[in-house]
Amino acid sequence: MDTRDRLIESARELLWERGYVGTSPKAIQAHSGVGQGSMYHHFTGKPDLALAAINRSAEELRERAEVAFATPGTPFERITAYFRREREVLKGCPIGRLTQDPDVMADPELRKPVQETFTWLTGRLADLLAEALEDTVDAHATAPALVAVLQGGYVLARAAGSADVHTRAVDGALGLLAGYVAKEGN
Amino acid sequence: MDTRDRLIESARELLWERGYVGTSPKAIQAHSGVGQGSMYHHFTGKPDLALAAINRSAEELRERAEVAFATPGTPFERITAYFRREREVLKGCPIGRLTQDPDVMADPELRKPVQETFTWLTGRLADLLAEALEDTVDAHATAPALVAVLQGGYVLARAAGSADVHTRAVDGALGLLAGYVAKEGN
DNA sequence: GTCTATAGTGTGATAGAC
DNA sequence: GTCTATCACACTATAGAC
Repeated sequence: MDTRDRLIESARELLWERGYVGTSPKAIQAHSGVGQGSMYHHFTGKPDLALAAINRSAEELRERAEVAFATPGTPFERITAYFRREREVLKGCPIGRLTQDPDVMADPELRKPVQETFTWLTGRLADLLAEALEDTVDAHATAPALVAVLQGGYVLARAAGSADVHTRAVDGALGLLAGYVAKEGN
Repeated sequence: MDTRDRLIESARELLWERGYVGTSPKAIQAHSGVGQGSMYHHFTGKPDLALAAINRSAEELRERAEVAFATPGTPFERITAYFRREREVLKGCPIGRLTQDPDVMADPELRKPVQETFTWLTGRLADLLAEALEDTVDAHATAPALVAVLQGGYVLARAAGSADVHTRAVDGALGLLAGYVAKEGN
């Protein structure tokens, strides 16, 4: 891993743990072992490095989601696979947490990957739900509800200090969904 | 409103907008019009003032929830009233957002009101759900799922820059719930 | 109770040597 | 590419006068 990469990975880690406002260039340097001058050689400043880090995290989220969605089975089984996938619940969502960062939301460049990630994920899920539910219920409203369960589950888990609530929330959501799943042909 | 109160109200506002890490004592002083010395007379420091602000916000959240829950009607109607209640969606949840603040979660005193608020809300909702659903589905898992929809809805709305997604997520969740509501005796 | 002064540390970046 | 030096400003307080 070269210097540039180490900076991005450290930024990703710290952004995840402490957010944009809570992460200083100095902290990134200390975490990565890269010096001041070196960092400013590779990136114009904190926002530039953060953008690279956010983009990489967004890409990773998408890839991991696609892996779960590619599980063999019915659409409902593929949705379930995604929701039950392993997660670092207590650390929260590396993209979702940025939503609470005033400086990220205020900067269109930093905000864009966050916005696009959720638009993509919600759309992807809506398609699967449309297949799974076959008009028993509105996929266009159900998709954001499900994504919200995941994101809100992180909030509850962090508040409680335990991953259990996230699991329960997912169980609850899938439990509700189950009753609407088209019984045949999937 | 006296000086102490003005400080608490300003801290509440800024904590809501910028979080704990992103809010400086100086900013609170500027926002409230209270001087440096005055602030440190009334509070021992930033954590002390933040605690007062968080406690007040937590109390307010509870009171507002109880107002909605007290709506006349069936348990499902009371739950619906709570979920459809007016919200400053794009500002997010003043308590839920603290969950992403590393310094809040690291301080047991600051964290406690956050934890208790969600424990209370989830429990309250579980009781109403148990009445509304009458064992058609597990209220113990459904309650955190619903709270998560609310919290996650804020995340989606902020990411999208529009309150619509929050509304859709709530619609989706209530739509799923509707099919399980006990049809008589409520 | 409120004010001003002061202080030590951190932030985010620039400059220029190597 | 990487290093050290330096900078102007912000952060979070403390001290002591009024």
